[in-house]
Amino acid sequence: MPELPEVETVRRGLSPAMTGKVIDRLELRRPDLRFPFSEGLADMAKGKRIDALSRRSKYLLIHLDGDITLISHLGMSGSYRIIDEAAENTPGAFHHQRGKDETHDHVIFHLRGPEGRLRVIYNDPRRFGFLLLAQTSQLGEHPLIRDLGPEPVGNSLNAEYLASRFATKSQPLKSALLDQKLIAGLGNIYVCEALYRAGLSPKRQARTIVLKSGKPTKRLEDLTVAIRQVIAEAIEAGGSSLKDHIQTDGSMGYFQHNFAVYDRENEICRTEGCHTPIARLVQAGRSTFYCPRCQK
DNA sequence: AAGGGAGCCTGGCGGC
DNA sequence: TGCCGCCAGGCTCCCT
Repeated sequence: MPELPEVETVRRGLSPAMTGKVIDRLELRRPDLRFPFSEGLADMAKGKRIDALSRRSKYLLIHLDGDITLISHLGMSGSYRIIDEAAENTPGAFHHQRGKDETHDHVIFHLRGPEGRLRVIYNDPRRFGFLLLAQTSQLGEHPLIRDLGPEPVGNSLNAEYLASRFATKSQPLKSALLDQKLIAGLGNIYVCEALYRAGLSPKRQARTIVLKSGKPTKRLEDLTVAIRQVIAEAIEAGGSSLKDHIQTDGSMGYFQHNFAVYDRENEICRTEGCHTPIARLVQAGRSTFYCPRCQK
């Protein structure tokens, strides 16, 4: 599920329910996910108040009092859902999350607030996600955070920055944009979509789009705009719902209906008058979808 | 030393 | 219907 827009959607869904609540108990239902849970994680979280939820790249950051931040990564298949314990036994309560496979409920936040109790449950069949303990005051130096590139929707992403980072790269654009050290938060879907919007071939070497006589080329500007827009639009749409992923409130993100190329192999290009079938190729072990006619 | 490929896991889907 | 191989939104490690 989760590239930046999906994680941001999760954050927005969880924040109102979790902020200000106290963690009665952090239940870890197995010893590890991708990594073993941090030593003392459950004990450290117990009794702490949740001050805020933020996000950096694809990391969901749960800030607790006492200089503690829980770093949550959703891997490929992680999701959160909220169970309001008061509403749980009420006739006519939502049942949209029943049928979710509880086998893979690995972490349960038991929370308490003025309005009652709730559980926030982390489910992750493939267990590529993880949950780690960090010091809030040291987050910027954390090995997972330290080397990340700029957020795609922030002011720090601009054509000059991209040009400087691309200058020495012989990598294809597709691979370069997946590098989290270059731009934080892009994944396979939105890289494919951004390259389509910018009219750039995923196979083109990154160093071929650099500054020309000190100024960004149109290609570079187009790519910058495409990345910013596709991410902003996806966040606005509540992310993309693939497989069985649902948001924390049970609703679906709908950006997947706006995919121009991703997962559309052999379907017709959406560019007006193009009619070319979308092609698929494998780069660095990942599927790339693109229009061979529109993307050069 | 940058870049490609395998590996980590489970589940769903298409093909036979 | 059943089994098998392939594929999946991420990321790290190892090898070249």
